[in-house]
Amino acid sequence: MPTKSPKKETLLPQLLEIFRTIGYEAASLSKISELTGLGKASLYHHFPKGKQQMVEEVLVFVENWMYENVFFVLRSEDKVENKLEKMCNALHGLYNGGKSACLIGALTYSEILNQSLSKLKNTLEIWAKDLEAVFMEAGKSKEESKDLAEEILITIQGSLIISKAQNKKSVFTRQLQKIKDILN
Amino acid sequence: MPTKSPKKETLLPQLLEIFRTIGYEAASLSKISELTGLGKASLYHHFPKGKQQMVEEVLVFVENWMYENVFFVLRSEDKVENKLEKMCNALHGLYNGGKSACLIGALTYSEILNQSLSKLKNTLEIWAKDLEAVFMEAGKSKEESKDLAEEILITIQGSLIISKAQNKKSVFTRQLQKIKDILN
DNA sequence: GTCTATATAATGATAGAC
DNA sequence: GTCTATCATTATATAGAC
Repeated sequence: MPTKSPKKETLLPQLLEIFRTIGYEAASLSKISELTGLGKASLYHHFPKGKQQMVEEVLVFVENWMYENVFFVLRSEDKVENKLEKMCNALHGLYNGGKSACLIGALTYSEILNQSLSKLKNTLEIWAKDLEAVFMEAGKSKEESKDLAEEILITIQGSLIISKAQNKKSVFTRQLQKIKDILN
Repeated sequence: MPTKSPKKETLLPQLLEIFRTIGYEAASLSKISELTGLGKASLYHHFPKGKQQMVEEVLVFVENWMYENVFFVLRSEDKVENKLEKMCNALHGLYNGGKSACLIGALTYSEILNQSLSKLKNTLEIWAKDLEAVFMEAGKSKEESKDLAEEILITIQGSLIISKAQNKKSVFTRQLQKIKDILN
């Protein structure tokens, strides 16, 4: 893995916050410039291909975050009861306890989707597979494991939307708690 | 209720389809013009305040649809076991069996949200209340009814997103079936 | 009610100085 | 690596003919 510039290390989380809050199209370069404190030309220095490159690198950033904080945990040698709890705690941080939206959701309702769809699909599928493995490790059947995994992804995405639409963070945190309790 | 012009009757479903597919900001007037077959000036004739008015009228259109096809059913004198099934069948139509997205989701990840948030929140709350009443009618406790209602909204929103992101309509239809089965 | 033509502002993007 | 200045393009929106 190539060493990233220190600037990008701070830039990518900022861009993630922008894209998942107002979406891809509404995030104009002027707005990005204003919110990051960097001039447009500076942004193009870091991302020569413009917005498209920004969102693609943010997707990689999120993908890496998922590997380090979710997939790593789900694949660890930890006790199976702890895995879901640790995943939920990580997600609580990623989504600011339900305050921040999910990039997947933000991009799903966007034109950019077609171009980045394969990476998105891939991350979701890995997540589903890893969750499925956890449930099988816990003694569930293959079918039930697959089902539970899918339901968890649905619940996370759905509760983030309802949470945001109703402006109630508790909707998200309550669902996280339910996920933690599945194996207890 | 004032009589709508016949033109708008065909225009609003088209606009709904556009907004929920590519989102609010990506739906430029040129694109709307192209997809509806109407010139920009004609669009401004029907919606003098432009895109903002379009999305607001689409929201009313969807709200009315929900009253006629979902809230009406949930409040009817029908047998309680049939209500969820009829709701799911209606939603299957609204979302083209998982192919089409949800306007709520599309607008939640958009800048326009702040202005239309109250109407959106309101519709979601009515939906939740009506569902809650159905479950209480079926003999569930107040607490469990509230919980089930919230879970249904979450599942619908979440499965639509996962369905679209993974390009698998079956994800949505499977969740609809589960909702139908709750009271069986 | 629809159109063509146009005004005006904002967009993504680049050149070149520092 | 950042900036100011600027470009072509596209955006929203309007005027006025039919």
